[in-house]
Order: sequence, then structure tokens, then C-alpha cells
Amino acid sequence: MNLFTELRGLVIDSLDGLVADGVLPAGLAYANVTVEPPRDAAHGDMATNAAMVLAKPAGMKPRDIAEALAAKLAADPRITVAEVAGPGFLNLRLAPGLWQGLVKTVLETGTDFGRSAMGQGQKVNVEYVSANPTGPLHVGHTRGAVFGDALASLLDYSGHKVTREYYINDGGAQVDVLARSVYLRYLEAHGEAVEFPDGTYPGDYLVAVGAALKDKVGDAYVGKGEQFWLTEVRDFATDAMMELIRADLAALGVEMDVFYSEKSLYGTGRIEAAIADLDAKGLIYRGTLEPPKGKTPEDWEPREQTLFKSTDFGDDVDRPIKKSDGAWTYFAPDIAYHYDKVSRGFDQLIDVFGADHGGYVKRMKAAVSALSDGKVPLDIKLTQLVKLWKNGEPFKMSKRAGNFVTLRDVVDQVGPDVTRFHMLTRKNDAPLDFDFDKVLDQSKDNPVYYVQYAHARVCSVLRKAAEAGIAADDATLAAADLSKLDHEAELAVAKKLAEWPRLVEIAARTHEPHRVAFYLYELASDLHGLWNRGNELPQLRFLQEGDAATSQSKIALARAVAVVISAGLGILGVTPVEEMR
RNA sequence: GCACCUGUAGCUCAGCUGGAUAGAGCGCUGCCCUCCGAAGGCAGAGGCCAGAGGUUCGAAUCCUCUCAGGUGCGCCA
Repeated sequence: MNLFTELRGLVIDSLDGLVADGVLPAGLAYANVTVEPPRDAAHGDMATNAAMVLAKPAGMKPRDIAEALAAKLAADPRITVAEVAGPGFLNLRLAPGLWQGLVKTVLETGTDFGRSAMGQGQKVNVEYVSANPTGPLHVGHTRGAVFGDALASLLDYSGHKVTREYYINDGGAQVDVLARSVYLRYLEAHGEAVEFPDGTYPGDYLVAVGAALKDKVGDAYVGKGEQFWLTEVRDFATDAMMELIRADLAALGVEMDVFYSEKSLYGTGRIEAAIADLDAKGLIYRGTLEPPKGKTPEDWEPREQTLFKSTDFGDDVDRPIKKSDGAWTYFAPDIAYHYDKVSRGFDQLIDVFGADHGGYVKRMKAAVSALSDGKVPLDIKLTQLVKLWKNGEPFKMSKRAGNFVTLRDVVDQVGPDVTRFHMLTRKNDAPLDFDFDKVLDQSKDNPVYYVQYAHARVCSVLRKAAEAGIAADDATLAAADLSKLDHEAELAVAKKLAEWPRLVEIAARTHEPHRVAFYLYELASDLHGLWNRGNELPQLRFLQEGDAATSQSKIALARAVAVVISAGLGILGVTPVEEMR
């Protein structure tokens, strides 16, 4: 239930009333009419811009419309005050019963309060992580994983049908490199001394894979040329890496619906089919690209290539889909993969990439636009770098991988909850500092702790209520007399709760799950603030000695806060704790 | 050279489809608590929203240009 859309409905009805009264001309477009919380709470509970938006099309002064609208609205029992302000804003104050009713609704609907039908059941594919299967996930992947997962949950919560998907890049040259690296570890397992030349993966994590290969095939590949083992070792190694990656994701609490193999596109005619689709649309041609201006590669020479006319769709330059030797470029399977997503019937595609892939955004959008005839939007979200800190200095070492910090390094040290929450305390396109000391700090300076603590505090209240013999289950609280919940400080918290459904829709529409984290921080802050005021004003304490009925009304509010925090943390994939240890 | 991202308080960052006097935390200043609802609390100072134009009732938000930082730029994925 979104009070803002409910009140917007009332505003629209009132506008229609004014049309019927002949005050406003018929046929006005209401699309830009909003009802939102005012910047300053002193202005009221909600504000509408209706008068200003309609002034020009109606050929009237904003204030005249506002006055007429105010009179209409004031007749509704839900509105206590409607006053015109500023250039034509209409500020509304709502009856306390509305906010009390909202608390009741939260308790009745639980963590589904805030769930929205906005998505209308649209099928959305969220592709994220998609790391090369050549080693364990590192911090950069971790941010992408957390972001993508939270976005997927957010879209689900807002009424979309979401598929979480991982694209396995198991078809390119890098998996051959992996195979050779594993082969070296395999020889090592047979007692041979090996060296890892440049262009191979020297990380310790392949030692076990080499040993496992030995267990499987004995010495069958020892002393043999690549042609005898490359394919088999490649499959063996990729499987092992995907097992590793799945375990990494599981440690973070991420579970994919689909793992889509690039390899499955080769030799099955699927790349050819995708390219044929583009070709039929006249978007494939043979041509020669100009060298990039200002920074020509030293070995540049003009070559005729097979190109996709991505400039028709806003790209800067047409993109090669075949190498000069006739093999597909990496872009071709990417096209085929997205072609597959389109043909699976998704209404919307989202790709989550690292910021270093920013250069591929335009061409992928161009491809999807061409493949879907502009019908399926593709949004590409880039996640910026994560800078790690420990003991006040940059942290780079990893025990396992040698040259980068892994997801496991992070999760093992701080746990999945802290990792996930902290990764969402910045918007995706801003760089993020991750300080191992600060994220574990148990003080109000740490947002993770601050939000968790608010939830734990409410749980503590519930425990104390039980000790005092006060019934405080949700059903009882929802049925309690909430009219006692009338202090301005208490109503302020209820008003914050009312913003939750609205925030969910905004965050879902903009594909920005960090908004949830920031909202939860604000909500937690409101709860802590109310708690603190209980020091000065005993009547604001959640537990009122000897007065079970009043206690229940106040506990209802606290519990409603906990429910929304719980719902929000659920979207972020963070466990709401019941006590702080 | 071109493209994309970023530029908001001393620092780290929010800022909704364009809305009113631009917010939060840290730090700073002052006051309070020290008979556990204080692992603190309250209050205050602090801003040319990088800069310049434009669009309009209204711009941190949209458009153009400039400056600064980051990322990327055919036969690697």
C-alpha cells in the first residue's frame, strides 16, 4: 500500500471534480502531477505540484487552481489541512488516523508491505558476475555480485519476474591458457619441476586441480603434446573453476537461476543464426575501419573485416564480428547470447559489468536494439572499483591468488552480511572504499551496525515485553488501539515507514538498490532518535510500566520499523539480527 | 583525438519524473549525561552544487561549451 499513490488518486479525482464544476477545462493531462513528501516537514505531510503543472495548459494562474483544489481536498476526511504555498504548491496535512492505520497495515502485511505491482509481471533478465572461469572471484566481482543480486531482488519485490543469470566465458582463448596452467600443475603433481611463463595462471588455486587431474587420468598426458590433452583438460579445468566460483557465490549468498555457457553457442549454428538475423536487416557488411584517432596502435594496418553496423544505433564506430582469419571475435558470441535472451521472451534485459567494460555498452545496446527491433530495452549498469584498506593502508595481498584479493578473503574476514551491506553504501557508478577495520567497527559510525542495531533493539523490546507479560505478537499488535500513537515524534516515524513503498518503486525504476541501503539508514536513525527521546520523555518509551494497552501501541510502531528494516535487508540479502552479540 | 563515468560542506557521500530556504555522517565548536533506554545525547558554525551560457513558472538535476580526475578505444575476452 502506497499512501502517496493513494493520495495522488485523491488529487486526480478532485481535479476531475473541478473539471465537472467547470473550473478547469476538460482534457488536461495529469501525467506530470505528483504527490510527494515535501523537502521540509514543516510544510506538511505531502505536497502536490498539480496547480503549477496545469497552470499553462489550463490557461490559469497557479494559485487560482491551487485554491480551488485545496477547497475540494479539504472536504475529504483524510485531509486535515490543505494550504497553498510558494509558487503554487499545495501542502497537505493528513489525519493522524492515516498514519496509525499505516502501522497497522505494516503489521498485517509483514515484509510484503512495500511490495509493488509496478513491474506488472514483466520478465526481466539480470546478468551479473559473468567472470571468466579461470580463477576465484575477486573483490571487483564481489561488488558486481552484490549489486546484481540486490537489484534482482529489488525487481522481484517490485513486481517483476526475474531471472538471475551468469554467462560463462568458456569459449575463448583464456580457457586454453587455463588448461595449459592446469597441465603444468598436473606435471607438478607427478613430481616434475615446473615454471609458469607469462601468460599462464600461477595462482595456488590450480594446485588442487592439477592433482585432481592426476587422480583422474594418471600419467596419460605426461610428455604428450597439446593436441592430445588440450580439449579434455580445458573441460576439466573449466568445470573445476565453475565449481569454485559457485562455491564463492554461495559463500556470499548469491544463487543464480541460469549459468549460460558461451561454448554452447559454438558449433550449434546459434552464432550464425544471430548474425543471419542482423544480416537480413542489412546490418552486416565487409569493410575496413579507420584507425583510432590520436592513439594509433603501432602494429596498425588496414584490414577488411566483417562488421556490424552498430553506428545505426548510436555507437561511435562499426564493430568487427569476425577476425581477419575468419574466426568470430568475442563480440559475435555476445551478440548470439543476447539474441538468445531476447528470444527467450524477456521484456527487459539488464547487464551488470565492471567499469573497465564501459567501452562495450554502446555496442551491446546497439546489438540488442537491432536484434529485438527496438522492443527489448537493455540497461547496462557499471560497477566502479573497490579500494581495499586495512590498518590504514591499501590492502592488496591475497594468500590464494597471488596478485589480487579474492571474494573469499573478504567474506571470510567480515562475513557475507557486512560485505553485502557495505558494498551497497555507494551508488554503483561511484568508487567504493572498503576498510576491513571500519566495516567491523561496532559503533554508530558504521552504517551496517547502525541498521542492524535498530532491528536488534526492537527485538530486545519484544523480549522485554514478553518478560513483562505483555502480548506482542504481530496479530495482537495490529489489533491494538493505535490511536494512542499520537505524539509528533511517533507519527514522524510512521511517516517514514509510509515512504518505504514509494522508495521501492523509485529504486526499482532507476535500477539503484543503494537507495534501499540509504533509506534503511535513515529509518534506523529515526528509531534510534525516538529511543533516545525516551530518556527525556518517559511517555515515549516503548514499554510503559503497568499499562499494557499503551505499551502495545508503542511496541506496534517499533515492530513495524523492524518489519520494514527486515524487508529492506532482505532485498539487500542481509540477515536482520535479533541481538548484537 | 574520440566515447563513457565522476566533480555537491574541511573529509566521505546522499539528493526522487526538474520543485519551496540543497541534506546526512565524520571532523570542528559549545552544552548535557556519568543513581546504565548513554557501546552516548542536544545544539551550532560550515555551500558560487567545478566554471560559463541556454531551456522555463522553477535547474545540483535537462541541453551546449570549457576545466579537472577516472575508464576505455580493430584482428583479447
